[in-house]
Amino acid sequence: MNDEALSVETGPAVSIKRDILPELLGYQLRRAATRVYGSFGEHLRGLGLTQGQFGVLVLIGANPGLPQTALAQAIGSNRSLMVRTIDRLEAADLVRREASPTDRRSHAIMVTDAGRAMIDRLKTDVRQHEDRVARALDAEEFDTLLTLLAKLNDS
Amino acid sequence: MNDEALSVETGPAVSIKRDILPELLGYQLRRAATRVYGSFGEHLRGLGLTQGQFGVLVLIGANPGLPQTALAQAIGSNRSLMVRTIDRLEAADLVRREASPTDRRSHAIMVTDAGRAMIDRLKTDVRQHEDRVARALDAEEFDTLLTLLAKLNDS
DNA sequence: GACGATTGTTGACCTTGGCAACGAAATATG
DNA sequence: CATATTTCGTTGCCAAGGTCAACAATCGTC
Repeated sequence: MNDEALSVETGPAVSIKRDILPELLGYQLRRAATRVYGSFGEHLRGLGLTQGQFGVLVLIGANPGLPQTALAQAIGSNRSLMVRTIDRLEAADLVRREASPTDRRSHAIMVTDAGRAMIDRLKTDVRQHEDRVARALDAEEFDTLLTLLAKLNDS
Repeated sequence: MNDEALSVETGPAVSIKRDILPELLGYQLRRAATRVYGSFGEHLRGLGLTQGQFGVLVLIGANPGLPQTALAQAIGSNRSLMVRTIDRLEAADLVRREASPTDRRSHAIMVTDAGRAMIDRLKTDVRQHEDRVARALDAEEFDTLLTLLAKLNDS
């Protein structure tokens, strides 16, 4: 579940015993992810995007011409989901499905000019947002956190 | 979006440029959360529970008698969502809605005996699971990670 | 050329989350 | 006291993610 981020009910904070939860890496991770992603997610919503679409868009921007299945693999998703995601990005005129020169079954996914502009804009936005979120940590702590997470993720 | 956890398409890993994504705290957090929660989530599914329900169940176990709104606040959710969560926990006979002695509008949420047993079991399971996940880090790193996350979350 | 595998796609179903509304009950205000 | 406002639980609607099964078109291989 998420935590004190979005749509928090109005009213004073309730003092509650959290039992083992705070000791759990999974719990703290999810809270942090919701917190960090939550506010940026609102920003994205204003632009008609979701976090998932943002991730896929960045991936396409950095790897133009890939087929949908490759994109799905890269984010640990599957073909069906990727169809819907690309559908939405295409409807927003951010990406295009082009014919693959080598395989007539597949599509080469490309960013449009609007997509490129959106990516550039969002890269700036997301960095600003990260800086704001990370204010609770000093630069060294932030670095350590990122390193440990990467180590955990890439193991 | 999540990452290389569940429902990964078959086939070899695709080497892909991830651009700024790996530098983003939000991205690494979400990957880690999906990874850590992912496998435990499967375990929970075998027991007919979701991660969210697990969190709420633990909270109720540690704070019996609270109204639904207080629980929702505690996890940063809202009343509507909590209704559905409690519905499911109640259908699984893990919690009960009792009449509040002080407010006839609200319910005092209590764990059943089965709920108590489930909590005890899951506490054991989740600790085992955390140990398994954390093998990529040594004890000190794990501690540092947890501390930094808590600092971030509670700021 | 035939056959099995792969690509994109669709459709069904479920869960989570956001939002708006509602009746019932509590609380505040006159 | 009477009325208005707020709060509690609930319901319904909608978007998005995720899972699964099917399908036609195409590819690769024997």
